Amino acid sequence: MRSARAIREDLARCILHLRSGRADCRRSLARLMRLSPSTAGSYVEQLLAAELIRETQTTAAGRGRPRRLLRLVGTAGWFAGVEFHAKRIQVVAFDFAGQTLRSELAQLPDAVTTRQILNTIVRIVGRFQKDWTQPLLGLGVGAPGVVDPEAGVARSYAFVADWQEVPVVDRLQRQLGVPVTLENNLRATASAERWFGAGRQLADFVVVGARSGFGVAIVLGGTLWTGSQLAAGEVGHWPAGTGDSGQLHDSLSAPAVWRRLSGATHRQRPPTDLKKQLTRLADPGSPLFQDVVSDYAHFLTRVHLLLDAAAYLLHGPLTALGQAFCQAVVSEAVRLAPQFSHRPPCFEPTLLDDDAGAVGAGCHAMEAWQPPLP
Amino acid sequence: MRSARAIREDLARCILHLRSGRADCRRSLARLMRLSPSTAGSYVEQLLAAELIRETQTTAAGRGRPRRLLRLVGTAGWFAGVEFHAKRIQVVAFDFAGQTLRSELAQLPDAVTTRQILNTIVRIVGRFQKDWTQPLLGLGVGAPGVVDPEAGVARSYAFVADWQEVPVVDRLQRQLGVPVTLENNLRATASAERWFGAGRQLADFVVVGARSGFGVAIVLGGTLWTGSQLAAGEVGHWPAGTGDSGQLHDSLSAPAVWRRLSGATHRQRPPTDLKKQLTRLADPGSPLFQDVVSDYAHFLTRVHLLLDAAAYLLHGPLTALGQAFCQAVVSEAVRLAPQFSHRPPCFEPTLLDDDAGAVGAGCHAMEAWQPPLP
DNA sequence: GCAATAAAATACGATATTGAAATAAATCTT
DNA sequence: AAGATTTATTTCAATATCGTATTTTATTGC
Repeated sequence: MRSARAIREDLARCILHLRSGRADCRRSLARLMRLSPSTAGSYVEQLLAAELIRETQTTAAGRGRPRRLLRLVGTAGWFAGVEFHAKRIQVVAFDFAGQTLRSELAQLPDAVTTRQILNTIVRIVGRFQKDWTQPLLGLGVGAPGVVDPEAGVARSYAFVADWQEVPVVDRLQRQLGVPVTLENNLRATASAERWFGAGRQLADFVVVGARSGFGVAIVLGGTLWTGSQLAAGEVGHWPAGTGDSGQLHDSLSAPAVWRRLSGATHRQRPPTDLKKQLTRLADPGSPLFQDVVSDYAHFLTRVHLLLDAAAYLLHGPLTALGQAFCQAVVSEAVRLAPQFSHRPPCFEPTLLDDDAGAVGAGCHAMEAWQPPLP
Repeated sequence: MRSARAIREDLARCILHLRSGRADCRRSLARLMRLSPSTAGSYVEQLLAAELIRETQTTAAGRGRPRRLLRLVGTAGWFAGVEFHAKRIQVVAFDFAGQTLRSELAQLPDAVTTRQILNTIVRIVGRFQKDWTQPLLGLGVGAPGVVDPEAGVARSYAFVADWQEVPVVDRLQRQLGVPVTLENNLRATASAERWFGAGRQLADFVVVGARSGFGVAIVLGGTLWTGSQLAAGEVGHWPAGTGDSGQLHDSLSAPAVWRRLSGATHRQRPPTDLKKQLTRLADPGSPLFQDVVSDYAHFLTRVHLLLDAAAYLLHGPLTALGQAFCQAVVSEAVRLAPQFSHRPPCFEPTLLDDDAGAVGAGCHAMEAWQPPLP
């Protein structure tokens, strides 16, 4: 006999492999999970009986017996993902098969409190719940600042006054009655890339998040690296030069880049349509633009020499600067480290939307899901 | 039934857990490997029957029934580890229980060839083999330069002319008749730390290797990170400042630090007793020393902000500068990134000897070992 | 149209692992 | 000192997974 827990975990892994598309029939499932064909068959049978998957047509590709393709049943339920920062909150919903159902953006009031944030999450997700008959299978939260995913506690976030040691998972689990997962919002974004973006093909990549701050999220060998003190990727505090001349936050974050390109002073607030403004300001010829490129290249060079990841994916308003910006950065990086010329680092703007953080948070709920006990 | 392969892997894992000391009886083995007590018992029985482990006294510690302590049988065989660079070759041997048996250092001739290196390995290991009746269970090689562990091929190394695409594993396996593993030498050092050094308690740490070059090896979540192109940790090529002013190799490698502290010119060769010379030159008060500390602090700050590893272990001649150097670097890092003050990064000289690379290479052979089929 | 080939799925006996309960061997309590 | 408590190990029937062989279902070649 084998433990019911272990079998349940295996069934959940089957679902994840099928959802990712890496497996699509009994045989590929067996190969991927190192199971015998018979076991894979028996698992599929159980999942079919539970109506979590369905057999679609048998597609003949090549010679032998065609595969009996397996697909997740979208209507088996749905997952919710939430991401927020001090100003706004983003909620998304996608079904069991990974199809997006809905995406909603809500503004938060000035001087928002922890209580208000959690209540808003409950309210919006609750509204979604009312609109569907299918069950909510899990909620993922992507919170800014320092986050302890294992404990389910958000440790701190500077821009919401009382956001300290918030037991997000406990609280929301109790109110919504579904499993809740918690991650840092940038790391959640990395999970979105892994499931729905460029990360589908990549075992290791780095998300470069240039928003109001500057940070990265690291995925190595398919697993998200959070750091031994939950502080991995805090590169915004890197010293900018060799001296004590400031941090990368001050030169590479989205507002900072806007200021540098537009010539605005430190007092001026970045505009609300930052992306549009940046598109306008993108001029590969200008020395201001070249300066930004150079700083990004220094950063990319260092990170790539250290980690040697397969890709670096730019997120945030700076994606508006387009591929031209990323290519310029790569060229400059190759100049800084000539050994890259053989195979230049892959640095590209993300193909995901602005709700990537919320989607990624939902992905964590999806990864944590397990089939109901029989 | 379960596959014979899977069982063999499980038995090998049992051995690894017992050798590491993380498990020392049937029950702790079961807990660590997520097995039922009965299965752990049956595995132990098999290993006892194969005379790979032995039951020592039953030590009562605390309340209940005392554990029946299990120990590896040292005489079951031994592992060899080799590490080399252009000038010298280091060979170590340790027994099945992890006890060092022998360590040998041999100089290589000027303009050494690939052929000579491989022959020297075979000769020394062959000599070891003659001296013992116990069987050689595996050989691990730590090679400099770019190394492909999976393929068992060393790709390139600048300081041995014909060291290009060398099928090290194939070649040595054929000549010695035992399983051979291959890794980069600095990454091998990290494995030595994991098994015999500070890494025993740490799931993630970084080895900072300051020798003739400057590089790091990264262990995250207990696994060595080699990079998507086998080039992780090549931080010696980091630009030193914001401009195009040289690389870290030129300022942080052991010869470079010696030059900076001694005032020697670039033409002067570093002395052979570099360690002794550095000990003499270590003067925390001098501005030259402070300069080096500052450069190391900038490096440590950046890496720690990015990776948030639990420890950074200094290897190479610079360990002669002692704890004082490391503490000075940490202080300066805290000044650069004040948020570290809460919990400063742990940056310390290694406690391992100079043969750490060879030991680590042997560790890879040890990790790859599997019990003989019954 | 019919054998040959190839790949996927299924059937079935063999067995390794499991959970639950029993047993063992120590300390702690009263 | 006897029983309660605690932890480790062993026993044993139940069964989930495995390997091998077989069956199914397509394409390909002649």
